[in-house]
Amino acid sequence: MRVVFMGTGEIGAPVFRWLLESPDYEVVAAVTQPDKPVGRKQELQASAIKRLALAHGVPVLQPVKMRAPEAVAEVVALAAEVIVVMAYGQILPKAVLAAPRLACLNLHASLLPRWRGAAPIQAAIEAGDPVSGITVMYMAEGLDTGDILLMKETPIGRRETGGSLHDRLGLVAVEALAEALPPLAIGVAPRLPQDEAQATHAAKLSRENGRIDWSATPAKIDRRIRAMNPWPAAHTFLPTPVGPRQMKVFSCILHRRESGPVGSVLRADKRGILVGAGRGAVLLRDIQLEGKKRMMAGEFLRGHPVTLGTMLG
RNA sequence: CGCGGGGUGGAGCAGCCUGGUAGCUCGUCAGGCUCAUAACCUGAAGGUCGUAGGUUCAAAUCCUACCCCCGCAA
Repeated sequence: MRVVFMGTGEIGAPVFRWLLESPDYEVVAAVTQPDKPVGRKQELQASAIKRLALAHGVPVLQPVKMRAPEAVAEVVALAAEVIVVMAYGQILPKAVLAAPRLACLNLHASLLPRWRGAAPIQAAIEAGDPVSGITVMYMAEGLDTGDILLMKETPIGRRETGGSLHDRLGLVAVEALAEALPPLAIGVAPRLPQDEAQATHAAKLSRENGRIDWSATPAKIDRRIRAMNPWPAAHTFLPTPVGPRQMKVFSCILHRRESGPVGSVLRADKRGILVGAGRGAVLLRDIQLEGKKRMMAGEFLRGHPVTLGTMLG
């Protein structure tokens, strides 16, 4: 089966690798976002997908705008039977959706119609969902509104982080696609419309999404910290002699039975930094002050004493 | 040339501006206290102060170049 894979994000790598190595599928091309300047040195870096494609000798297309007629023409010329899209990062024009003989499938990291949009993984953790998963859908013009072919679930653990769920969903996506393609090939794949009434939206993350609201409950703060770990990372501000400095928080422990003024440091020792929250407190464990390395709070305190009563925020 | 912070015994930091015997909080090792301990007391080991030059009687500290780490922004 002739397959074109379209993707940019790391999460699509396992699926792409599986397609490349599977004898049943012939990956005729990979479409990914143009190389972008990355890091402090602004060096151009190819996406994980592009690197994989090159390593397997698969042609790579990197249109700046998928909507451009030339870009569309190139994709159509590939004469794919199936286009598989995962974390590509561009809206596909109708002509591309209609290009493959069988279907243009999208793998989305949530159980649709819940968490349509750019940041479904973080949204599911922050909302406290007990389960997440991968949805394989027939792409439509709307944002993640296409009919569903199948879904593959995975539970969200008590200590789940955005990073751990991201990595696991990348693997679940392989199983999902492996189950979805055979029936599609012989024309017996299911096709269920989404229930619009149940749809929720997970907007693209901004830095402000990671700001810790100390008046929230410990459970809610913990969910935000886990959801944003490792990126964009939950953060707060620590007053220092040279002004407030941003402090990222990667993990914490709930202390529901202790409490104190919201946002104030109740205790600071080798176990961590205990901060008052709404109806309880949280013990900050894995932290990183702006400009410094990430470290355990106990270690951090040796070189950066924090006096009791310090107000974070 | 995108902006900024930093590299000091095993860890995290101070000292640098105002050159002159390298300090703090931990960890490690030895001993003590204790029913016991991640607690406490006593003592010890451990550092070419990122690298290479330069200025100076003297450089962690001043100057120059380079390497590496981190935050922001993308």
